Amino acid sequence: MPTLTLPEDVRVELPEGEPVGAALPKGTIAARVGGEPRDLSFVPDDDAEVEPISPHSDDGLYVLRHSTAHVLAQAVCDLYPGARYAIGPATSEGFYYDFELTEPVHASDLAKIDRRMRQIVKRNQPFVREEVTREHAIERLHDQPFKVEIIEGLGAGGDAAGEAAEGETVSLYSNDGWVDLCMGPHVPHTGMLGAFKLTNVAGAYWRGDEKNPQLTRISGTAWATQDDLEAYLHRLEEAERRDHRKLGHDLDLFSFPDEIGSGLAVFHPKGGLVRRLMEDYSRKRHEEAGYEFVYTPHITKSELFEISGHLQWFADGMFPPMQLDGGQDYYLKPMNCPMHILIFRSRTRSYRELPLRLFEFGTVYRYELSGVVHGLTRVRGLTMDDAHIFTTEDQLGDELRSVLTFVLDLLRDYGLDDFYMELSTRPEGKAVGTPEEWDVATEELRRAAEWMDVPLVMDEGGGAFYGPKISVQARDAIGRTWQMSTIQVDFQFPQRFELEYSGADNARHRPTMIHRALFGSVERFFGILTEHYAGAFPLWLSPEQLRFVPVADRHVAHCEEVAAKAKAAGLRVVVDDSKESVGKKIRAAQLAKAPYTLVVGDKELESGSYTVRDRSGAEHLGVTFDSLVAALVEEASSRALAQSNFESE
RNA sequence: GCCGGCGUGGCGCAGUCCGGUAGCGCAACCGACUUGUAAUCGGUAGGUCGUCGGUUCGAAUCCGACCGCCGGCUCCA
Repeated sequence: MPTLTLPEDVRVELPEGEPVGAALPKGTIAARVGGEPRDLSFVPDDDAEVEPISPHSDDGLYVLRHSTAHVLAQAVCDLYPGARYAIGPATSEGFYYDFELTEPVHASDLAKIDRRMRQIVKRNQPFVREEVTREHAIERLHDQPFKVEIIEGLGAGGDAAGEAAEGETVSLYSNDGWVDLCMGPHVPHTGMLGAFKLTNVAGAYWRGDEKNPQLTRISGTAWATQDDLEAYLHRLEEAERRDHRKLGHDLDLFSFPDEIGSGLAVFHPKGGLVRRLMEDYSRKRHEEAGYEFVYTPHITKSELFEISGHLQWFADGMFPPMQLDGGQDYYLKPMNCPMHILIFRSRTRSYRELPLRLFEFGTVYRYELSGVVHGLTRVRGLTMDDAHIFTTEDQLGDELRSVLTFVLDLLRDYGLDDFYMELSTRPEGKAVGTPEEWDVATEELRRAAEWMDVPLVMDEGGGAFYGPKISVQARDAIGRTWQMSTIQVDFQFPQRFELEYSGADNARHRPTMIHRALFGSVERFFGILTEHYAGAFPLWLSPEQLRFVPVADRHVAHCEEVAAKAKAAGLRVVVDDSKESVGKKIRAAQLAKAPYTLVVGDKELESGSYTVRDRSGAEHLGVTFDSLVAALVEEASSRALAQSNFESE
């Protein structure tokens, strides 16, 4: 009789042949037995440590979602005879299953599939596990070529799921006769599912390779409870409400005229103002941090990118060349680095000049595939807040630490404060330079990163072709992470461009380069901040800071008078002199996300004090104009995220 | 680039399946009202229905190509 050890050292005797589920609390959907995830129907043949898996845990959600994926596939097979099913994993928010179908499925068909799934759930079909030989599994799934391919792959290399080596068995799961190859575990029966929703149908390549046939991916989300599901759907709505593409239009910030082309943004006056404020503050900070500002052209002869290697590695990602001057090819630049390098190389450099930090808001053009262009976050014309730092070998470590500190400080000033870092290493088969150089560069980056008080995760093989990088990931107001800044160490370009400086020893040395960008792309950063703030920019970035709403025409003059004073104090003010009702003007101010609104009528003219309405709709009574202006000036200059507290009389 | 969906005045939508020369709300403009913290009332103007081509007596509607957008996949120096 095996003895099970449950958490907190609870010991349970399990009668011979009984499944682990018999010993576990109600509501458990699977278990870890000796660390291995198992079905509740698993029968241990020996003593084991057993950990129940609750649907609320990460493990449990995985089981739930994966089981829901099976039900999805079963429903699709019922409704679309001849459907072939490929893979159907759980994801961080739900699940999907990829199919090859004889007829297209549309989003409008999801309701029908959903209904079928719920019928299956209602029937409480048990998930039955069988261990079978590979040959038997292939026989059972002979009309499912994707499954057969997976099984054969398992036998050959065992690399896919890592379970079955030569001669070993694989596991099948079936419910109501519908069979799938699967490692499990699953919930005991379909009746334990239900808090799910199909969300999307899209194309996806078999095994993620664009050379393979494209399958139909049906995806959905699933949660432990209906409340969790609704909370998730609510988060999606919140993300939609914050979508910078919608806010960009509603707040009149930017647009993408069709006539200009896909992925090429124009910034309107209000968006232009926000962008300029972002850039101006960045310039100021860079200036203080010892960066020198340069300007470089947008086009160049091909030679430059032949030397850099970009044409060899990224020609597909560049706009095709213009042919000029008797066959000379000119390219729009996809990167600024080679141009900054030429500035370094324009004369003999001394070690006394290093570190030399060259900064530019450099606009570059990249031919992104039409299907990936997305709002401001993935564009074809973008402006990098790009700098290249030339250092001696000795200076590299210090400089990296100071760059990282600078980067995080500055991001915090823009309102992002929840970070982690990722260290991306050498991309196999797509890298230049010796492994030794890569090791040195990677090690320098790692040491600098570990010196920071921010979590670090590895991204093996994610580096650029010329060097490893640290990227700073930031979480926004609703918990999504965005890759922000990148910092790369590069020994390659200095060699390719034969960069040198004269050392204290009067000999020539090769500098090391650091490539770094904080925003990455100004456009993208703009989009991310717009979503982070849901369009309600903090006062210092807000295109409008104070709005006056005169009650009647006779109050307009007074509004303009005090507005002029606020303006003189450096505030951005708007007087709404439209001939609308007060209610309508308040509403307009609210929709424009005006940070502060003053309604000015007879009362204010008489008393000289005001009621300040903030974006939340809260009203602050009895504020004098001078204290209001002082508070707003203070709030704007501190880049505070919190709103001003007004002193009342 | 690939799969699927979509494209009607500035915006949100109806009309498309079952061809017969465009309609609603908001916004804009004009007028009346002179208003107290999220929409006052009335009127006016604005669209060759993404573009080009085809079918038809006739195309927003059917077919094709292209452009653009949306959701994924792949990619992201």
